[in-house]
Amino acid sequence: MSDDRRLSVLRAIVEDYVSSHEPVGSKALVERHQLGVSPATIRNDMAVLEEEGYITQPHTSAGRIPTDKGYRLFVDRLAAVKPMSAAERRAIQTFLDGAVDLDDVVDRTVRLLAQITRQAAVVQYPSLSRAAVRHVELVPVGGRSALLVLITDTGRVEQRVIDVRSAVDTESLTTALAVLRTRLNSALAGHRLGEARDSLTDVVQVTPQADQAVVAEIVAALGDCLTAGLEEKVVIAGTANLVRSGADLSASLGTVLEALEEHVVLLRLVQEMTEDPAAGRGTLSVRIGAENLHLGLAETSVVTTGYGDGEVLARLGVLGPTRMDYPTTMAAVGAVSRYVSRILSS
Amino acid sequence: MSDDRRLSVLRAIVEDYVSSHEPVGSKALVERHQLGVSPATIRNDMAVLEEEGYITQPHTSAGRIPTDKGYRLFVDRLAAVKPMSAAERRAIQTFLDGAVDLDDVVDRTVRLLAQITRQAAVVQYPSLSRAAVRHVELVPVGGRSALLVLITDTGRVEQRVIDVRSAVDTESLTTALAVLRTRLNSALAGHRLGEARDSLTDVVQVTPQADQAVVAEIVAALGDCLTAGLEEKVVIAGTANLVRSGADLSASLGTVLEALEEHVVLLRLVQEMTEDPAAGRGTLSVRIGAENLHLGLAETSVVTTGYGDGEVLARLGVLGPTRMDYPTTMAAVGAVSRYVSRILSS
DNA sequence: TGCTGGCACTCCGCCGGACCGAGTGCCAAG
DNA sequence: CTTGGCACTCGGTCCGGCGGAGTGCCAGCA
Repeated sequence: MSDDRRLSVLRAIVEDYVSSHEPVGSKALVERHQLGVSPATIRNDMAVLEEEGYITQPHTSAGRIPTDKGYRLFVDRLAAVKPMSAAERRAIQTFLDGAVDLDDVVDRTVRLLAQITRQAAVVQYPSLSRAAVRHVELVPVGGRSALLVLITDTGRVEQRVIDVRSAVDTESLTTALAVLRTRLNSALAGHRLGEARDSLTDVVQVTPQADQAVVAEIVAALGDCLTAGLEEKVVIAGTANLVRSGADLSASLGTVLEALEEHVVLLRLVQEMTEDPAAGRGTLSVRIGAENLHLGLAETSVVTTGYGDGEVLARLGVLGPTRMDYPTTMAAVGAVSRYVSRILSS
Repeated sequence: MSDDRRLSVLRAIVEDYVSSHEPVGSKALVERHQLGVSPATIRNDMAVLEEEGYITQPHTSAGRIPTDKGYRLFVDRLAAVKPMSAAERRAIQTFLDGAVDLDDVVDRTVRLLAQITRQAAVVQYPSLSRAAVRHVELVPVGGRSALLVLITDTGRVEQRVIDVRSAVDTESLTTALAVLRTRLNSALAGHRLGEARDSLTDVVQVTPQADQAVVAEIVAALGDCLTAGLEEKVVIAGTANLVRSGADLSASLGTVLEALEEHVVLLRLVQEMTEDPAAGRGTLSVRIGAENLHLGLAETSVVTTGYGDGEVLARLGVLGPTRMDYPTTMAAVGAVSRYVSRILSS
């Protein structure tokens, strides 16, 4: 039996179904593809493919549509990467080059992804766990309050207002903060956020007894800030594309939108994909249909990849109906990821 | 002619249509409401109402549905405010009381609004134009770069990294920044952002010639930052509710989602509503259907009101199909606005 | 003058039947 | 293993008829 041809048939079915949104039959297949055999032969192949769970028919005597398993095989073994046109590459570049800061880069990226893939786009903010502390600033802001600002080398800034209860008055607090600022900076600068917490305890140790209460309070807040910094953030765009993408999702559209609004859900999803086998930089990770553990996303597929300056800082990708154009989508996600990474490196 | 009864009929039509989503006929009206007259009489009234443009029939020999004009009259003259139950009030309060900072307040508010109205919620960030500068901080962050942090008395923080090209070296920049910091703070603290720009020029004037270049650069960045601070921000939630809200919007759902994603559009809308007659604090402003100038929102209504600590800092509200339960929605928006304002005042 | 019951008319929505076409599965032959 | 042929299934669509909801109009009545 020609195993090769059966795979070709599967590929043809996926391609036709993706472009037509309609179950595809044996006759249509031989007409649109150079398979070199008759419809009857294709029918036999289709019967086997259905037996093995790669395709299914919505009802008797209808054409076949791919199952999640079928898409999976298609993505893993059959999809030819569809390179982007020069014009598209230029468009990506010029659009992203206009960005002025990190927020702007992320914002532009997510819009761009949504626009060129015509699907919903997701961009995770560069993770802070691998980012290093560049500077810590302590500013007295009247009364016994202080502003704590934490700057990372990825350009992200976390800030928090601390109400220092144990401070005696504004002047003493101001001087204490000044001392503490230099101390904290020398202790933390260059350290990664994940490790920085450990260095904090040392700072408290070497503090003279008198100031210990104040310092402890501030260090605690800084600890919180570091943890908060580790909290991931995502932005999304292009939800309207999900509506337009045909009636496929109409049933679950509500659930999908809910899932997208719950950033926690998205973050878990993205996190999981980071752990996919071979999901490093430059490698795309694809979740198809029910492979997404979240119930609301059982009819959607997610394509993501890592990006960052040199090492992977975070992930970006798109989300759409399982019936999506994988080759094009994957090419777009990959291309955008590369450009964003390049921008972040500079 | 009993003008009163005709208005009652309109009210009844709106109420029935909102709850049933189906055109309502004369017979159903007299059954469900104590109008004290026969269907035939109602029919005459309906004919007049249709003549005057308050209601319309989707097709001959169907019931009537309200037009935008009909809803407008209903909202302006017929809607009885539906007070919230004690349980609902408690729920609002406990949910909002858990917030820890401004971002959290806004986030919780928008989610809460979406949840209790079962529609899409919009919350504009407290406007900075009326906010006052509490503190300006300048931090050298290696090389010839500096971090500029602007803190307002509404608790919002803007920050920006400045690449000071005209600086000679790190040390001189550091000292220059220290001087400038105190100068800026005394010049700006307490001033409103809108006015603060004017004070900036003075600062440059009194600077010794040697540092003028550096100062000019930083002041320019600060100016940008003030302007950026004036840029409004909105957050939305509950878009999934739009899908569930029946098939009314299904046609324009895509356009609506697009409009919601374009924060610029939303901001313009909210801005316009601020200028509505009698749209002060405690006063609800309602835009019905085509009253929204944005084309994508022609089938939606928007209910907003101002909120803030004492004076109106920004607006919040919800967006849903024109066929929405105005009394309940308006009550919810009003209640949430009052609680948020109370929290911001403390 | 305004309300009411009656009546004819319109038109949407639903149901059932017939039909068409696409597609399948199977089989016998090449 | 492939192929053409053939019978079969079944969804989609196009009527035609029907029922019901609703309207507009009119004549009668308070």
